[in-house]
Amino acid sequence: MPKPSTQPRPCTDPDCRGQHSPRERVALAVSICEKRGVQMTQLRRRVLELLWASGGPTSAYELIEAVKGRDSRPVGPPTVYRALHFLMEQGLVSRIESLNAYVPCIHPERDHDCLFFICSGCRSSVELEDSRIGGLLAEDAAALGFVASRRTVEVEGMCARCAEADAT
Amino acid sequence: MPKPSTQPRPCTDPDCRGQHSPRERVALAVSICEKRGVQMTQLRRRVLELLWASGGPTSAYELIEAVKGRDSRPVGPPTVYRALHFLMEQGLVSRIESLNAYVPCIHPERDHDCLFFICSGCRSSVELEDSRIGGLLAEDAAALGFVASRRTVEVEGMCARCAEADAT
DNA sequence: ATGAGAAACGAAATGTTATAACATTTTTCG
DNA sequence: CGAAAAATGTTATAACATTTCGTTTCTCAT
Repeated sequence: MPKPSTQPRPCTDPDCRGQHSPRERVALAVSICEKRGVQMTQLRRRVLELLWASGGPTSAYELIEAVKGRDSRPVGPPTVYRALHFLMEQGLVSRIESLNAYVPCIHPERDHDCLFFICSGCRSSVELEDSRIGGLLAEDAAALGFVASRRTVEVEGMCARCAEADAT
Repeated sequence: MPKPSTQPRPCTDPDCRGQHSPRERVALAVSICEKRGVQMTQLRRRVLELLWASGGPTSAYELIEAVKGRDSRPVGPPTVYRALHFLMEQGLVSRIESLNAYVPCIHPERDHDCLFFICSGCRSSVELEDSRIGGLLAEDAAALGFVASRRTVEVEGMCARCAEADAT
C-alpha cells in the first residue's frame, strides 16, 4: 500500500488562526488537553505526531510499526488502539471507516461536521466542514425519532490531480 | 452479538410499487439481473435471501455460517465475499462501513443516495433516501474538483424505541 | 451440438484489523 | 507517603477480508 506524501491542506475555515505546521497542530492539541484536564501522554502525543507526519490516512498497524521504529519501544496493538480511542474521544483524530484508517483532525478546537473526500488514486483524504449536511442529517434523524451520536460521511472517488492524470 | 428480529421497514418512497416481502424483494432482484444480463446464481440468491431474512445488518461470517447451515454445503469466506461484491455492484446490497456488516437494499431499481441510521441499542439499521444530501456532497465535491464514485453516509445513535427504553 | 473462452465456485492458506483478559507501571491527590 | 485511578505492557485470540490456484459451470459462436 503506497503512501502519498501529501502535506496538510490549506485550511478551509475562514476563522482559522493559522496553526498549520504539524508541530503547531500538535502543540494546539496539547493545549486543548490541558484545558480539558485530560492527559496528553508521551504515547498519545507520539501517535498524534506520527499521524500529522504521515500525510495521509494511516492504518493502526502502520502506526504500531512507526512507534516501534522511532522509540525502539515495545508496543502491541492494544497500546496504539487505546491511544487512538483517546485521541478520537478528544476530537483530535478521526477514523475513516471506508479505509480502516486514521487521520488527524484539522479543527479539533471546534465541534465538527466532518466529511472526507478520499482519493482512490493516491489514497489521500481531504477533510471538509459542511454544517448544512449536519443540519439535514439532524432533520432526517428527528423525523425518525433517532438520537444521533456520531456521523460518518465519506465520499470516495478521484481527486482533481489524479482524475486529470487518469484522463491523460 | 445478539441480533434483533426487525422486519423490513415500511417503504419511505412515495413511488414504491409495493414489493415488500422478502420473497418479492428477491424476485425483484432476480428480474433486475435478468434485465441487465448478469447472472443471479444459486449462491448469490441464497446470500440475498439470507440478508432479507436476517432483519438487520449481518456480518460476512454470519452469512457464511448461515449458508453452510441451510444447504449443508461447503463455503469458505471467499465464496460469500464474492457473492457480496457482486450484489453490491448490482446495487442490491450495501455495506455498512461502521459495522463491517451488510444489508439488502430497499430500492435496487433506482440509483440511490442512501443513508443509514444505525442503532447502538438493538443493532438495527434504517435506510433512508435524501437526495438533498447527495446534492450537497456533489456541490462540495465539485468545489474540490473531486470526481465522486461512492458515498458512505452513516449516523450512529439510538432509535426511538431504544432511546425510550434507555430513558426509563 | 459442441468446443473454446469466460465466469463462477471450492478449498487452503494467509493477511489485516481489533479486542479480551490480565499484569504492571505511572500518575494523581488526599 | 500511600491508596486509588489511570495508563500502559503482554499474550492470546477474535473478527474481517483477500490471495492463489485448481475445478466446474455457463455462454455463445461455429
